[in-house]
Amino acid sequence: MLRTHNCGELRINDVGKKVTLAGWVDKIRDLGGIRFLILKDRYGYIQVVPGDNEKVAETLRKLKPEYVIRVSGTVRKRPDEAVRTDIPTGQVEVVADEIEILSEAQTPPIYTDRDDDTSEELRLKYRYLDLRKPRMQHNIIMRHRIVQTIREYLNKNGFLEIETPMLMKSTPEGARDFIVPSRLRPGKFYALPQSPQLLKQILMIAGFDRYYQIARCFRDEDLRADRQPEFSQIDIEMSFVERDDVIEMAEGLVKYVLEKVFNRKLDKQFKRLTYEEAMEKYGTDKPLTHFGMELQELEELFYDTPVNFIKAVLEKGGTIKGFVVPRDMSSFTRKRIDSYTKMVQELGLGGLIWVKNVDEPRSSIDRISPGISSKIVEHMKIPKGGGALIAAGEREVLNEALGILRVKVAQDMGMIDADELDLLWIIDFPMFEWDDEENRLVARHHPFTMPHPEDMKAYPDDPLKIRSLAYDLVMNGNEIAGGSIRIHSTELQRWVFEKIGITENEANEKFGFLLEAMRYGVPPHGGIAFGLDRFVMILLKEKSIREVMAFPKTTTGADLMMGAPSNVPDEMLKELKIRVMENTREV
RNA sequence: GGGGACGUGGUGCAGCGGUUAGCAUGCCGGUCUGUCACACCGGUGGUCGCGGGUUCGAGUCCCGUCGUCCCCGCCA
Repeated sequence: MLRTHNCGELRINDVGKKVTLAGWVDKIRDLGGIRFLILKDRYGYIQVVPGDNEKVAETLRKLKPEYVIRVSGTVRKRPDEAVRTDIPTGQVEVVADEIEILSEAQTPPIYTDRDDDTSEELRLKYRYLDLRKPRMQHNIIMRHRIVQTIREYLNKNGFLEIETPMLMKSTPEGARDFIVPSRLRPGKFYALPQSPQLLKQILMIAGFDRYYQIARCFRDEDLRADRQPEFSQIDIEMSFVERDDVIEMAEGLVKYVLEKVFNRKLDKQFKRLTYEEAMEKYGTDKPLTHFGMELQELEELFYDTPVNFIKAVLEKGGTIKGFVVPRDMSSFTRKRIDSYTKMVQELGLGGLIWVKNVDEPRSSIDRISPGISSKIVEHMKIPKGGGALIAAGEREVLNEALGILRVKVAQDMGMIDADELDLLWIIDFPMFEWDDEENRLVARHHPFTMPHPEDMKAYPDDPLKIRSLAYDLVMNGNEIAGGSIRIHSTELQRWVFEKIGITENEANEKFGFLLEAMRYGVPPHGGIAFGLDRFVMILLKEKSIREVMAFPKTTTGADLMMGAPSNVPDEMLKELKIRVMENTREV
């Protein structure tokens, strides 16, 4: 070893020890008669001062930030007036009697000692320097700890970690596949997994009973702050379980991570909302719930309303809903309400009605509908000083628009608590959805999800009414995990394929192996997959999953450090029997 | 596929039609023996992303293009 200690571990009781350290030069503070050198590595920072030694002084003069050096010396207590309490090694320093330069460094093009400045473009190009920043070091280290804690939990609970192939088969449904040409079978392609969904089900059929994998997944879709073309899932599958068993296991995992890594103990069970409740109360299937302000039905107050635009909406089968703004309604100026109005109009609503309960109940429709304000205040239980925002429209549009407005208003009023752990399950998703573009039913979760047995009996001919045994875990307004109980009978599986317009032939061609496997004894099974990057992002309070990934890509899918994607030599294409269409290759 | 923001010394920003493009930081040199974003003094450093247009005159206005970021669509 080139070192006896790392840069973060020396303490007051190490005083007097002879040590050898290695690391990067963080800063040199040259006071003329004395030079302080700050040495860093991933463990921390330690101050080095030269001993009474001309050779050391000479080497020290040559050093610049980011040089990699090795320092031998003695640990000494800092003078009382120079003790620092904000870093763990702040009570000591190393008196160097030897400094060796292991590697020189050019002046870095971006700062490595501070956070939150450089453009992402440069950060990504010089990722190795960006990753030296304290915040990035912290994020990557925490990610490791979170992943290991997850493994620990799953191992304790009898799960087997099993790898599945990256070279898979392209399947219909879902996201666009990344494909990989096959040299040995020219003209044919593998697909990179969007998730190991089918294989984990096959592993259940194979009898492995409890499986997990930190699985890399690939989806060739447009990027977002929380979406990368390749990302990691904590993929879990269990046999002989029912919905609540999977939910409890996953909930246990989240609680375990929060307790072990973040020292936050959650005793209560996570809330559970049905999809329908979520949509009616929050207008979204991934709601933020901790600040309240749920959407309320107001239709009964407006049955004989003289307000024409509301009457018109109700006659067309629409409804009227709103939410309480619990305080500070006097700060809702005309201008502010106008901007909210504009926002909901862009989301498809006609406008916005405001109610204030500041001095006395007042609202924007008082003149047309005298007395309505008091009724609303009473019905919605608007506290003194508060108010409400109300709108009318077609139910789905109304829910969505008010749901977005609700979060915006809460944000503007500072009601969103960044330290809150807002965790809940959404259950009872619809099994199918109508896809206008493709003019057919599609599976809302995926086609291997078990339809709700009650609904199968109750509405065998009305698939849109059928719920599924799917569930999502929502954390601080993000979907962080989703899963379902799977179908374990060939007949039911074929029925689902039929409903979503996959023919017998197609089903056999694309999923034949699963259908065949299902003939050989399938345990009832189900599972869940966590978006690991998102989970870590939220836990570390980051705004983008790029901040918790070592080598993320840009919004156009480029790796700025490697320069991927890139052209490949013609020879390579020839070997693969691939011809690139004209005008598509850049120089 | 669509909408929006940004692009100016190495880095982060200012300049919004008119002399020589400014500030901070970095970098280089100097002074300084307890600093900790050391301080102070001096200096270096920019064809204003690229192309075209408008104008007597463009970093500034217009069009296009490239890049980065955010959002909608898309992401079972």
